Amino acid sequence: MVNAESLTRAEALAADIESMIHDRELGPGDLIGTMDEFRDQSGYGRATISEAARLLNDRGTVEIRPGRGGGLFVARPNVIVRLRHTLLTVRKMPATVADAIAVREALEPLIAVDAAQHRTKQDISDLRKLMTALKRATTSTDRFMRANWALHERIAEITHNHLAKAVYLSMTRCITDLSEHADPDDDSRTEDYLRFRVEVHAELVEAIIAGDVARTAAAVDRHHAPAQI
Amino acid sequence: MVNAESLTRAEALAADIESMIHDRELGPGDLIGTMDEFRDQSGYGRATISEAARLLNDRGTVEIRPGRGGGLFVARPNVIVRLRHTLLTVRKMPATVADAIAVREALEPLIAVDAAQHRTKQDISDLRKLMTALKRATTSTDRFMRANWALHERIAEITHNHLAKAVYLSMTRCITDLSEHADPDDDSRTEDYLRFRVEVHAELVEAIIAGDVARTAAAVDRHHAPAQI
DNA sequence: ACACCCTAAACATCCGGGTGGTTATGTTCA
DNA sequence: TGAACATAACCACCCGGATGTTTAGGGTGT
Repeated sequence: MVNAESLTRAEALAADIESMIHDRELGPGDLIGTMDEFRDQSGYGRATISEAARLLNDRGTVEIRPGRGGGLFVARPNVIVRLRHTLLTVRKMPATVADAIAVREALEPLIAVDAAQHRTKQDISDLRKLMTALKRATTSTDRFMRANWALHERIAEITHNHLAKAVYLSMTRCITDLSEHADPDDDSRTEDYLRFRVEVHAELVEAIIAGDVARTAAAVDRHHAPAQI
Repeated sequence: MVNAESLTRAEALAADIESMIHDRELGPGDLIGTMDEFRDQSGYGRATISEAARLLNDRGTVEIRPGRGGGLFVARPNVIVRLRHTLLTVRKMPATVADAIAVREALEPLIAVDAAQHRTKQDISDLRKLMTALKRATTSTDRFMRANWALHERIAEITHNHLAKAVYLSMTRCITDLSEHADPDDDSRTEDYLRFRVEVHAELVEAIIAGDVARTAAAVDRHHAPAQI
């Protein structure tokens, strides 16, 4: 029982349970014990045991099953839960919008190519609608931006890579949320420029609809070359 | 007070507090109220209020400050916390290791190019050491893999994009954790193949050390072309 | 003025006692 | 036999009280 100082009882108990899993060489799906058992063994209160269980559940190491024969079981590993836990250790870092934009752009080819491979009839129909909306939105930078985000989000919805989708959508949400504050109408985006952006997106959407992977990749390249978004 | 059915009191209270923030048009850093105030207003117990506060804190919408003059404050948006929350909504999805590998590869160019731009003397020294270790590790697939992961993690340590680093490192951790189970010694990787991989990595590391962005990007391309890792 | 201590306000953690819901295992009756 | 019902073993959620810890602000002495 490791139990260092400056750890809450729940955290200590969680650590103990984790080492128990290791010591007893338990695999996914195996029963570790019931909460009442841990309560008797540790002498802690109900809430403390419950907190430890919650911690381990959040970490993705344990699965809690109610009902008779229930209890704490070793969870089968889940990539997303692990990612959540890992991000917890870096949440204090000062991430900027620029960082988010960089990550988003890095994921763009993956998202677009996946979309070209998996698009359904419904996807195609939706993309056409969003594309015509984008064409009509060249009157104002603000409208154009919103239509643009909507299009990109819809493209991201297509992919079967749920992990990539989650990260990508998080990035776009962050960027929109954080940049709507500082927006002193950058008038360098003329109507001509917006029309050019529309063409770039039109080609991207057509490539996705055609299901042409190489063409989609090329369109993404063109999409990124001149400016952001 | 929205308070739909099938919501716990803590969740309902959290929703109420969120709409309070919106209604009162509070900005980051503004005080929402103290837990005791919410306790008096809602009539709920301490644990319930505390749970609601924990929920909002996890979501990144609220910051909890102890001490006199403390209480619940509107948090300043943090990209990583948002990402955590978004991932919560997708945690049930059957994400696979393949998804994680795809995301990792998509981020690879960003990470490598950033490394080429920001590497310090210490970074260069470490990379050289890890590279010689990798050259010596061609005797066994297992040793090679570990040396390879160590090298890639060290490269990722260089970047100033904390967000990209966090996601990238999460991916590699997930991949290593999940693939160590199923590892029936793929002997298709001959020593010759490993030596080829070493060359690819050597070029990548040299490009980063040289600080040559174009060369680094090209090396990453070569790195991805033949197989994973 | 300035440094020091003291105190009140607020959260953090914990406890044990409830109530209710969920699930598997009987158990009974047609 | 088999389907409906009862029960026991679980967890989920809630409460209010108790005891720390942390923080800001005020007071006090040189």
